[in-house]
Amino acid sequence: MATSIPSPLTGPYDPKAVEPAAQALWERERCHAFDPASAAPVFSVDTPPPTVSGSLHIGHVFSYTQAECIARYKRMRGFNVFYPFGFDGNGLPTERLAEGEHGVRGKDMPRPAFVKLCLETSRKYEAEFERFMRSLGISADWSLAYSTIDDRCVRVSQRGFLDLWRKGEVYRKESPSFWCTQCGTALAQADLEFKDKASQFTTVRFDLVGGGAFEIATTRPELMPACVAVFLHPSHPRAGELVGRRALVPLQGGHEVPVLADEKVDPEKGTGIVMCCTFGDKTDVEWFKKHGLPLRSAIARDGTMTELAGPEKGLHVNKARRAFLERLTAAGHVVATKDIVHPVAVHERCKTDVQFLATKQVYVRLLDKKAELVAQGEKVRWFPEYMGRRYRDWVENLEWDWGISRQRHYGVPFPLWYCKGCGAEKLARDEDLPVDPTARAPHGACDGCGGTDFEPERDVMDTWATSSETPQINARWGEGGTAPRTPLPMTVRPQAHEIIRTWAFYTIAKSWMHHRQVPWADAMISGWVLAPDREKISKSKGNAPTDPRVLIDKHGADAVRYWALSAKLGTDYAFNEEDLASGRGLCVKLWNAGKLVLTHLADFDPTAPRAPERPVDRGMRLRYARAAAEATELLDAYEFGLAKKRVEELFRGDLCDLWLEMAKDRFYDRTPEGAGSRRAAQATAYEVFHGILRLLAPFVPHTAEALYQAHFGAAERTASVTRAAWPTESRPADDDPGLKAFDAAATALSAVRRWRSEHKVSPAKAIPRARLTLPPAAHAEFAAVAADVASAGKVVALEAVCGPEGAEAATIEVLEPPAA
RNA sequence: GGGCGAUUAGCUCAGCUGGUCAGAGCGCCUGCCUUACACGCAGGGGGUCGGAGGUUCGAAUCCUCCAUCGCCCA
Repeated sequence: MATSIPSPLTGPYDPKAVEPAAQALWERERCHAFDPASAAPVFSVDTPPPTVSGSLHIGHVFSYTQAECIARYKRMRGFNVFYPFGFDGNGLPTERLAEGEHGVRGKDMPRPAFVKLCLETSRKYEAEFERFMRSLGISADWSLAYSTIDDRCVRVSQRGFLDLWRKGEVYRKESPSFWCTQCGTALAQADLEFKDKASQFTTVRFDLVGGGAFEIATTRPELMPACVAVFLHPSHPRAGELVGRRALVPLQGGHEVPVLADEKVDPEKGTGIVMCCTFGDKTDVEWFKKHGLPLRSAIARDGTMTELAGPEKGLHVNKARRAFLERLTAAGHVVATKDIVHPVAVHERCKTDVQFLATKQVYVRLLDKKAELVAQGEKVRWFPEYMGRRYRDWVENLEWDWGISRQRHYGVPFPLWYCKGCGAEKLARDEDLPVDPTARAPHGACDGCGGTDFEPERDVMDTWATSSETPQINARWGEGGTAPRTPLPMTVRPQAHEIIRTWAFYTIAKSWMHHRQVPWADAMISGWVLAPDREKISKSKGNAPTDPRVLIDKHGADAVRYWALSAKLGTDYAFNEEDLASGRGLCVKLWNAGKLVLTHLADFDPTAPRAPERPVDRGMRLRYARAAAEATELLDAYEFGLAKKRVEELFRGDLCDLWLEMAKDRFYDRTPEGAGSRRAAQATAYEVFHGILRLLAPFVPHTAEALYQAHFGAAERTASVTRAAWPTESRPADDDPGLKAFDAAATALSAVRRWRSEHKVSPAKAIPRARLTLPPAAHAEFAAVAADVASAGKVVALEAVCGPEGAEAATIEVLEPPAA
């Protein structure tokens, strides 16, 4: 069947016609399919599953295109590319989306109904994402797609949990943990973000039992009902006098707490004496454990004050703070107040202040394996390299095990029940996965007491508990069946830098615990797209660039891709829509050059005996070979931006500006005497243009495909440029005579062009006679290219003399100017 | 306070294993409708490569300090 893909021979460049046709061709030919039967080495991409609750934005285009470019390159290099796509429809973000879209509250609905609603909402957005990614030319194998909430992913996620449980890496514990009062759930360290907030540093007088007083300073007076001790540094001037005595917590009805000494108190801060509440901060948690202090919970799970707070009971923390401060002031306990700005831990999703609450949660042990996890990070090749340090810093600074239980409705359930008789945990069997313990009973009786009455675990897992299993999902770890799968470790993880501490970290940690190996060999870390003012893009600021779907519609997918591929890894870029013009420019140029080349290849038979080539032909071929070799090295190092630049220089600078101009007359020469020269030009054009199309295919695949189809597909018996072999030319020696001749031609031609421009003479008018003065190096080669330069420069009689040693540019003397 | 990154033409950015590296795109100026391309071609102007020291025959490129911005972590 003839393809309907447009050709430059039939009309101008129109991305709206080219791009869908190219995408349809790839589809039809299954160009991006992973081949489970192939013996070729696998190149696998652990693609980031975008969260379906987020809007499609330019950042997606940026990072996905960069990874995709590498996949296309590897495919052409002969790798069996395993390139799945996933969607993250898991957890809290999806709950919020579904709630917002349908005007419901998950907690007011039966769980199954709410889960169904979440699923439907996810599907809708997944379809939209997939459509968009296809329109960008993302060459994923869509038959490998997954969603983090589908049965297969839930199975792998639960299997991962069971594996960690059996390995003793999971524990349940009642313990102070991070808590979001807005979302009503426990959080992990990685879910926190620090924001600078205005606050008041209040100095408060505490009276001592038996007389005397001292002062403490705090930003959280409302926690005073939870005060369980007062600390000062052992070297504090009043340590000898105060330590061991008991203090009266203000306005707490005579509640007494001990005064204790601890090295952790910062003598420089405030009064050098602090109160310890359960819990205000991390130090409180440490002291609580270290000094065996009692637990007094002043804040409830919903962020309101408990009965301990007396008159403030039921007030939300922030209101309670103001109210309590007023009472403190009225009672004469406030000594001083200072306005300060300090970093406050907030929930990264909703920006609510995070509290410490003592709750029972499920944890994965991380703190006991920091050294191993650092070592695993060192086994991964990070691109750019310094991103590995971001990983290491995070691991080394870990202070909490990973709390993976979330008090939410929607997410992957724990495959876990508790025996009502003896309280023992009961795990699901692997063959019963995926399992919702709230919907069914476990298999068999309690292993401890033989009881058959079970309470299901109602919490769900942190979404990262599933996301961190994407290599296992792709490898179909523990799954039977014959579906295509990739070996572990995978080849590359592409992702952005802000989720090194979450996605990359958890994935490395899980892989270590499950398999004692790294999840992937390489990590390519992309930067961010910033708003034009270099500000971080955020919905609240309303500074998001145009919807990428609109950008593709206006500029074409290849132009948008070109922009994304001009970047380098790890670096953030300000987005300016005008920058999309350069990609469009390249595609137009490629299209038009294709028109010229293909027109003159119509009668070319690549299998016919070669005619003797001219030095500029050889020079062109060698410049092509050199650029191809360099681009290959660059792409192997994930330097797509530099590789693209290199190929474009070859195409625009060498092929279009120089060689095609020099070869044009030969193409048009249909005389018998010119036949050999014409055939040589055709052979060069075929080789170089065919090569350039392949070199550009990872960057502007649609345009490259259209041009490939217009001639080379049939000639090379290859269905698509995406399946064509990557040029593997070896790099020529720098002093190859062909390269030197080409350099000489370039030097000479630029002198002619400069003269025309300076004298305002149209390139259409021939110069009857001119003499070039060339640098010695160019002069030495000039004879070999004189005719080509004369042809491109339209100089009828062109002679050259040797200039002085050291000159770099050529000069020209026009002995007989063109007639006016 | 610690770590990392950035600071190069009007704008967005390359170059940074030291010596044709002072570049690209856009914008600007001057020509040119030349039979692939006016979504173009040719030519040109424009930067003491954040600042100060240092290493070196030689530094945008290495070292030190400083300044500003950003990210991560306290």
